[in-house]
Amino acid sequence: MIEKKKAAKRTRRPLTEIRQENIDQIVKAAEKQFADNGFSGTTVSSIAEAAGLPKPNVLYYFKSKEGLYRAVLKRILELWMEAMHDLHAEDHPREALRGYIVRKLRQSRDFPDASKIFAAEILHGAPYVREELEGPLKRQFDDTVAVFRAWIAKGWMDPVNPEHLLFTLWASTQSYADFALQMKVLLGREELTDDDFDNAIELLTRLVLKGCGVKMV
Amino acid sequence: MIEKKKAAKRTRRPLTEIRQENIDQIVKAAEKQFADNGFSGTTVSSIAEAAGLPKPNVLYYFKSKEGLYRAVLKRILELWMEAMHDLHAEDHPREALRGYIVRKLRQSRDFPDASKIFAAEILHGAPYVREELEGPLKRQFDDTVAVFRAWIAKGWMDPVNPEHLLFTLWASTQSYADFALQMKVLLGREELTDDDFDNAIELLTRLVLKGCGVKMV
DNA sequence: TCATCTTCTGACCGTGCGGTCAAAAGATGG
DNA sequence: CCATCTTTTGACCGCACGGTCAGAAGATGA
Repeated sequence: MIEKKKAAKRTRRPLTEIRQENIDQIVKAAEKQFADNGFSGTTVSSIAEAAGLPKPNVLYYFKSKEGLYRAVLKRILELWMEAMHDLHAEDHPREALRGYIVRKLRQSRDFPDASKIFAAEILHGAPYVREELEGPLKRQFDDTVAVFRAWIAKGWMDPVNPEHLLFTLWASTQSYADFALQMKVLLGREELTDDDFDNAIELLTRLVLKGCGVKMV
Repeated sequence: MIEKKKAAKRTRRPLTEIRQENIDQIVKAAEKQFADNGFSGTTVSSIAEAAGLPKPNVLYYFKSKEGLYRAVLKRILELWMEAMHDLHAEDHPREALRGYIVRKLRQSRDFPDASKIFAAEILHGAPYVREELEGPLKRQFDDTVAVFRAWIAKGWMDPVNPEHLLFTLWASTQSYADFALQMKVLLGREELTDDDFDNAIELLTRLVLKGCGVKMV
């Protein structure tokens, strides 16, 4: 890894490329470190080491540890809200809800660090994302709740509490990232398998669709 | 608060009582601090201050910050496993599952700090509770899964995946502690109300019972 | 009352942290 | 090639943290 870096440095590279690559490396390393050790438990040195750079170089691109954390959080929030799109009142909940569960679970599997950082942030009082919660995320939330209400009005699902339904969807899907370690230990696995995720999809869609009185066909 | 402590010190009190009270104060303060700021984000001084004692006094009762954290974790794990009792194969899932959901939600409401500390611990790789996960908790887990299997065998519920059902129960109930802040913001509340918890009970029991094909009567 | 416990506390210490700086090394554009 | 950018780096700083210690204060039991 170090050799690769050294080699890369020997060849002439344009500044823009260097900058982009370094920033990417740093953010990637930071995401891992923050997910594993939390904000306070992470040191700038450890991020620098994981990124293959000296510490002052990291501080050169991001003025402070907090600045770097905020940058990481921003990326995560965008990712987080993406999955909530594509729930529309015109679609039938039978396919829409299943699709939502699949996407959310895939996110938990593919980007567990993002989920963990977000969870820890909320857990500890959301000191850095309060505004985003109250602004964009609340709008997304209200919109999605409205879609559920529309489905209920159309008789496509039973009159369940839409807010808590969404909370439950989030909690049960995100836990496959946040609590993956616990699941692995209790299932006696080294890693969660594709089968585990398929089982999760099946169980969750079943609970939600049957539980909300949506015909499963 | 300080005045109260001073006054208490003036009156003669037996050592055993002093010891017990101080330890209780410290553990209580530590639980709050660890839940709010995580292990690394918590300082011994802040715990001491919250407990109304000088820092060395805290270290006098608990040799180290880690020792104090372990003591707090131990209490939490016991609490955590308590709620899993009282699921028996002879009981009908209709009442048993509802009772379980109610207990778990009550725990999230009454002891949110415990839940948060546990969640953060798992999130960050369970460095201090790995053994407990692999030992006592896994046994509890296997027993509970066996109860679900027994219910399925008796035809009292559909053949759903019992492991993932339990994961979902945990995730959705615990999130009312771990993500309470997010819920408050999105619901536009200052605090979660009794009604909110009633709605959660209703929705969760509905999803689980209907979803698993248990007659709700 | 007195000897001997336990509890309490101010002062202190070493370490590791986030962050700075100045100067070297490299890239750029004419 | 050269003047002027940006990037890289070792050395350094102040500070807050976890933890120690010696001795004061208080409790105990005979």
